[in-house]
Amino acid sequence: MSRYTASDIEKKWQETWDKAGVFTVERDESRPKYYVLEMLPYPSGRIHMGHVRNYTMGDVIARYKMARGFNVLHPMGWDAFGMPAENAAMAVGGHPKDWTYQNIDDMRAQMKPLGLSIDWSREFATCDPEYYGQQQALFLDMLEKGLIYRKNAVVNWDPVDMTVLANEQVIDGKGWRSGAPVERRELTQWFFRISDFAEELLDAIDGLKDWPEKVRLMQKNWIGKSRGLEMAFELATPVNGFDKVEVYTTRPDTLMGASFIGISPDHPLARALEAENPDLAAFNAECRRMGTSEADLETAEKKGFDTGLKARHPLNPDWELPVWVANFILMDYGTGAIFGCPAHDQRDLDFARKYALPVIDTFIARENGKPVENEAFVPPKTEPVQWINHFAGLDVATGQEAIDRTIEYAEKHGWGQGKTQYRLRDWGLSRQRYWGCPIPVVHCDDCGVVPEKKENLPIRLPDDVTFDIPGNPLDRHPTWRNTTCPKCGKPAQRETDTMDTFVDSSWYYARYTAPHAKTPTSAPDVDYWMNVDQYIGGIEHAILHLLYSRFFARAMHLTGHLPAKAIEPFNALFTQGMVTHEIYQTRDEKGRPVYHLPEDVENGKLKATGEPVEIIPSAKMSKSKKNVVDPVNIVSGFGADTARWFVLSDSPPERDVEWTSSGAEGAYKHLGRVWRLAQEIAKSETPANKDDLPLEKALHRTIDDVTRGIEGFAFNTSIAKLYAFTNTLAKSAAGAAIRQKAMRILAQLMSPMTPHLAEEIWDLLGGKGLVTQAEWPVADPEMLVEEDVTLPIQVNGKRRSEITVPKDMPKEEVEKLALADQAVQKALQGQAPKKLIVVPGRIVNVVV
RNA sequence: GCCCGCGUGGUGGAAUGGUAGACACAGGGGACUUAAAAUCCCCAGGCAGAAAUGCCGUGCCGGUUCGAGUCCGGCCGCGGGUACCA
Repeated sequence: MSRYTASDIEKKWQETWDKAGVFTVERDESRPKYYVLEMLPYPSGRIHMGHVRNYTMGDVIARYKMARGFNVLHPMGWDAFGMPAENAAMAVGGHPKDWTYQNIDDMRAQMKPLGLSIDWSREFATCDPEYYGQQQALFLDMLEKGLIYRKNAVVNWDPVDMTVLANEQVIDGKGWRSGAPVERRELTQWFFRISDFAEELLDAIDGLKDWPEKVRLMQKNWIGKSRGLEMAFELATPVNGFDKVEVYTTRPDTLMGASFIGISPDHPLARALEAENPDLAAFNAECRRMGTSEADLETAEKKGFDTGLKARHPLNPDWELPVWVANFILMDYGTGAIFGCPAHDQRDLDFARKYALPVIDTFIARENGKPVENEAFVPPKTEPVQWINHFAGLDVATGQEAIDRTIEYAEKHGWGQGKTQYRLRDWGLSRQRYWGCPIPVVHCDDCGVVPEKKENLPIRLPDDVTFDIPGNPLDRHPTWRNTTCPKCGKPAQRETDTMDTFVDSSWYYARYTAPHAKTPTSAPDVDYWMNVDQYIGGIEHAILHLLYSRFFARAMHLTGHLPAKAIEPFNALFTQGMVTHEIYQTRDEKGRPVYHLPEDVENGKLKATGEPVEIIPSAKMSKSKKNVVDPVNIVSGFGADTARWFVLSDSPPERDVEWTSSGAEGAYKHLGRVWRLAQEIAKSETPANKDDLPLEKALHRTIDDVTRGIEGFAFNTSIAKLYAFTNTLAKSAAGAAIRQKAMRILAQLMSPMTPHLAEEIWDLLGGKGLVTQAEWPVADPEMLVEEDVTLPIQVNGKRRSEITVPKDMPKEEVEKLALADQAVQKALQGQAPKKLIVVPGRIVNVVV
């Protein structure tokens, strides 16, 4: 009997697949297609367990659909632009390009042994000029269509390094390298008009039936449609040409509870007042000395500055409200100004208590309603409340009714206008960095901003750049910027901003359908292959990447690069959970954290020095925190099938998993057992006998269960059923013929998960051709029928006994049998039951 | 802060509102072996009990229901996102 040696088996079958070209696909109008896509990886240099999990899941689907007769497209590529390559260049020298392509080579080499059913002929990296050149063409088409424009926007500015920082590079309000407090700085940047599509992107969510409900909800909330009131508060005394403050509110019903006007430090009025008021200028400057991220702004201590200005309440000219500058008001949302209603907004209440501003109740709870003290009263908008102060004469009404009435009232009396507002902002795509797709425009002194000519694409990144000083090397490159104006031919300068890497990943799925086309897409190929039938990726992309892709598909349709059917590019989405791991850290002499790889830590101490490490609870595996486990060790030690089997069996795919190294060995043992069983069964000569039928029934039950599991992304339960059937088959004394059939089908059912071992067993048992290309087995419905069922009997909802009855026994007879049961008799003590519930085929409950 | 999830034995987890803990991992016991490894068999939520069995038990508190891990309300803890990490 030969031992299970994964390395031999796996190499052999991978070569066989390659030679036969089984995963290389062509457009074939005569066959139905199926497009499986996993979110493309960032080439960090090493694959991690999250990758293995992601690609194995996709591979199971791809192989299963292949067995179901589909022409399956299953491509792979690299999301290759981005900050880490520049950081590496800064930290250890070298060029981002070399670092990136080396990482791609390394990762591909680690990925190939997994035996994924990928069509590698379609591979590309987003940093290939052939790819980003086509992206530049898309940019020009979208610019022409008015989908892209320029405006000012704020960035994080490191005043010491003189460079723009990403939010991730701002730690506690300071630049990560210089340690200097960051500032906000305004730059002119390029934007996609995604907010013009807010309503459509929102409506279309309802059509995404095969997306997880949580993702649809998150996207809805992100788009954030709200109906509110736009209105103005007149200033009691006009100042610097300002005679009013425009305010947008979603709770106009609380207008009688207004106690102050709050404006953003970036509000034009706040800026205008700075000139005469050095204290205010200092306050605003302090507010601006802070990162731009929403989380930072929202969690920062709420601070305000009284401008001394007064604004008149629109319903009572004698009622004057103080105008404050407040650090928690975003210039980006609404008008950058609010009225504060402390009684019905916790943040406003905290602010009011801090600065001794009035708190005015406008409504109270209908039962035991009390004035607000230190907790704002914010009931759901659908809950009726008792109004104590409403100009439109409301008594009892829900918040929503009051909002509607208020808007109506304001419009009728001409002091306000109902307005639908979205939280979604336009997508800023400019990045002040080198390692990204150059924005193909030219700045000309005479003609202004001029799009590059398409025949000049791709606008390539120059190779001769250095990263010894911070900032964008394109800005300081001696020659690259110099060009001629595409319009007038005079000397001009290239745009040095590059594109957000989210642009790269917003259309790669379309490019896979024709990766070498001379245009961004080719019509027959996108028509045939689009949409992606099953998209699989991390839940961390639930909003940005998926929303941008949905927008981009629409923009590509409007510019003629995608058919109308592809404006929602992903038919079905599955979001896998993350693989997490504890984080190990020590601190350097300055107290800054230093992270360590799990493989360098043993029993809470560094293997090398014995220094104890601080253990931080599990978080998403990330290179920067070094809490990554290398799957290569598992693959080289136990084989790809073991790694694949284990990663699928370990937990439900949508759930986060905390990685522990135990378990892989158990998977390996099991596969060895299956292999031994196959060999034993191959040699069996047992004649047919009475055990044949039970085995065959179990086989069909397993086909059904496993197939359902795969269809429903419940790979872990599919695998549990495969374990159970392996046990059944091993113990069965049935004849050789049926056991061999069962073994062959078991191999087939395992083949999406452990394709190499499955081929080996299939081959051993005389299966025709490759199991990879064999037709998926179908359960015989007659074999699934059970004659008897076991019903638990409950007394008052607690299980006390059980009875086994024929499946179709009438309810009355089941009742009789149940009442006759000893445990039931004992509980009844001669009394009649109060109630008797029989759920056919399920349960009996006796209420006494 | 806000939006979205998740929470079940020692561990990973299973369970269309219907027998909580399937299937595994780790563990314990046994068989085989000179011995070990490998393999095979058995046990295993907690408490009490020799056992039969009883009570408790799905983060916490409350509710709906004949029946709740599952539905509803409120908390606690953890994770993801928060627009320049990808």
